[in-house]
Amino acid sequence: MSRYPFAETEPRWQKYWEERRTFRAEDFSPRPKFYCLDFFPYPSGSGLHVGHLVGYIATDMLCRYQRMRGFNVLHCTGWDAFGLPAEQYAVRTGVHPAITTAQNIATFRRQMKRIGLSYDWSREVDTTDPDYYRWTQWIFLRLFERGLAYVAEVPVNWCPELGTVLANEEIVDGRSEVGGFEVVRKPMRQWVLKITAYADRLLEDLRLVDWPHSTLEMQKNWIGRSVGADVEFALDGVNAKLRIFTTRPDTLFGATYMVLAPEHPLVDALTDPGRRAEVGAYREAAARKSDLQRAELSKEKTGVPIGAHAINPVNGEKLPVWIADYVLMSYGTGAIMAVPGHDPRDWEFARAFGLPIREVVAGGNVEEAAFVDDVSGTLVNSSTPDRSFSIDGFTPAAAIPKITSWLESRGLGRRSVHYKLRDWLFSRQRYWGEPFPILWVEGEPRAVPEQMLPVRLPETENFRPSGSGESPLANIRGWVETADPETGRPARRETNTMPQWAGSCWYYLRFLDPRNRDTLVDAKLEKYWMPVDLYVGGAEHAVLHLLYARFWHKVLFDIGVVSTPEPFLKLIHQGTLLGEDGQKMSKSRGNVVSPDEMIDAFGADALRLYEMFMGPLEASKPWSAQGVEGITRFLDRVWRLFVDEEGRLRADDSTDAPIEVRRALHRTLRKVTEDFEALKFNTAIAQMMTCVNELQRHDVRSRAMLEPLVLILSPFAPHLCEELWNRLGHEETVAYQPWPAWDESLVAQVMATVAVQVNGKLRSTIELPVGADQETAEAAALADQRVRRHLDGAPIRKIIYLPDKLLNFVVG
RNA sequence: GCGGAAGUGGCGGAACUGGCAGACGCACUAGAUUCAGGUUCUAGCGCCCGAGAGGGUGUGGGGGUUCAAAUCCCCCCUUCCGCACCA
Repeated sequence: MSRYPFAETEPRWQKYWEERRTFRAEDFSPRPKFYCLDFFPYPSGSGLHVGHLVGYIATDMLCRYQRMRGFNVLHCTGWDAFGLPAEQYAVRTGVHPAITTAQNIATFRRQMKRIGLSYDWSREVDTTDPDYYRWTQWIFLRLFERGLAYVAEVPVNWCPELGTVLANEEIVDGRSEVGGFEVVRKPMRQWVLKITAYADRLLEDLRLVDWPHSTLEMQKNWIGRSVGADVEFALDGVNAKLRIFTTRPDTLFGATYMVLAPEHPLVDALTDPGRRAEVGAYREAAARKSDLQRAELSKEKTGVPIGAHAINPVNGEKLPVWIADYVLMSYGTGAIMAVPGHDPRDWEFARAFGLPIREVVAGGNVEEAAFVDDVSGTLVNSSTPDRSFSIDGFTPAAAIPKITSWLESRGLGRRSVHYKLRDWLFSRQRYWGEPFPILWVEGEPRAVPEQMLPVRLPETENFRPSGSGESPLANIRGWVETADPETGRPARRETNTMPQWAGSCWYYLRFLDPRNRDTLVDAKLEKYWMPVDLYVGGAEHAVLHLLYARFWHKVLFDIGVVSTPEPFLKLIHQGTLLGEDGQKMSKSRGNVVSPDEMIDAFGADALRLYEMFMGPLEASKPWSAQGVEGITRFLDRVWRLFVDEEGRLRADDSTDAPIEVRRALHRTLRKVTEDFEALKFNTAIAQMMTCVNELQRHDVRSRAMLEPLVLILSPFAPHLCEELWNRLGHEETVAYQPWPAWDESLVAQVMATVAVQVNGKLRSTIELPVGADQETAEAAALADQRVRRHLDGAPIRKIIYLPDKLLNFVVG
């Protein structure tokens, strides 16, 4: 039996596409544009595994389909190539990260070409290329100019033993992954980007995008906007005010104590001398705990009173002030009023330390649990002592604006909005990243003039940490020490580098105009191609990459570089591929499947088809080597429809075929088209299998039947279909052939199978002409022995008839 | 704990807007082809009873709505992902 000779055909067609530049995107084509983007690949040392390919194959199929539908498709890729692994490798082996990176990129590119991805390779970009990072630096300068990049002392993970700062992922159980040394929090001078200035817009504009529900929710939670009130509490005997944030100002009358974060700046001034030792010990213990430990130990509330008292502005009550690590310095104002009756955390704390619990919202039982329902409750015990103000009787929802404006009118507080989102720590103490275009002159940061960009990463042999916590760049004195180009005064270069997120924040723009030396992207090209119509990648980047990229995009929008408020219109996350054992693919489990071994054994088309046939794109699903074999059987069957045992073309020029076959083909044309629009590749493939089975059963050789099949299969199995298309006598690539239309009259059913039920149970099916009326259907059904037996002479109470679908007798 | 997604044969999965559950494929069984293995072709394949015809039962569990529920509603269980006391 002849089989599809993939080992010979596939490289041949790949070469053809490369030589003819088949997949070049055409700038300013009058055809409608379609910009389809994959998440930016990080070229790791281990190469691609089959799981990485799911998204790439899906977008490739869609792009091939769109080209046939007449779209001008932009589909390209590049390399997010800065990052830690190459640097760690350099430290171990002395091999320059640029060399490792170039090798990894070569592997990735080769593997991608081997599966027949239809990228426009002329647009390939690499974040480590100075011609690329020059524009990353350029964007940073725009942020710097606008006050969106600033310097702050931020604690980092400092490992004294290794003499370096560690990323979170380099720390295991509070110790360095390498060597297992102690890691401590140490404040260092860092660049921070003011993403919080865009919090509202990042939240609001989520309305403009078509993204998975879960991702939208994650972004909303990450931004974490909450509305409430800032309230000022006077302090007993101290000339200072304590500002707290609450989302429930309606419960102000229920406050029974106050809590500050242990790091709160007022703690020192407020602590009673007699309590100093205890307070100091608690603060020190809290400082020693990492964020993680603080969260883990959260089961049991801890805290100490500091001996000070605050005055409740609504009733003049004196409330004891505590410090406790369940209050975070980084959120709100770092201080709260505790209302144990109506907040579960305060309730637990009050119970643990015997503090009073007061009910101010009736409707629950505050002795048993905090009552938090802000819809059904009614305010009680909430009047000022002089009765001049009261919110008693209101629901919390109604009381909140009332008390907030009362506080505002008396200068005691005001409506306020706080976010969980924090500013973005943007510097790394590493070599293999973009240098900051910043000079330090007399202690002040100054922008490197634009015409001096890029600030190149200097050559070095020594990638070891400087030992001071600064990046290895600090060791390169000839680079660090320079002069201010404006004044000639001595200057020191910034030695931090940018994080890996930087280059991936804007790569989708560079693809539009990758070789432009004058600007990041030509405005006309940007207007033509943007926004990205479909963005596909893993859910692991649902928050950070997508939020950071949106932030940069909005800044670029504000300065007129881009014309759309959002970069990515539609987003899809492909599911993860698990190993054959159902576990996540990983080297250590030894269940990683490499595309190279699959292509060697089954061919690229089989791999592509199988990855899409496994199940819905978004679902995670386990790999099956036997499944790939099943797909090769299908491709071989297709091959044999066209080519006989001797390798000769079987197809003839006849146009007729049995009506069942014509129907099957046209139903398939419709189904595959519809499934493409919905990105349901698995069911599209199933339908093509059904169609091929039908063609084979009738031994169809008609060109009129076979050619449309080649066309619709070509996005899935492009090598096989190019080969068949060519053998059918066509000179040109199949890639731009018009997508075949289906004939509506052949898709329409003539006869319908109607299910006949008695009391909702299926008893028989009858074949009726489409649109048969109820009388006809009943007569046919009643003529059926199997139906009659179940009716058994019982009175028919009701008959439900759905034409062409179902007839249900309700009896008894 | 909160937020999200999901639970269908031995396995991956299919099922429009509530209307024949299990398309398509894998695995398996039987038969044909082949010297044989592989390939290919034909048929069968949820579970239970039955020689068969046929009957019963069945979409994580329990209730409900309906002529009719994988699909809608309520309660519960499990798995995966994200977040981690956000006042």
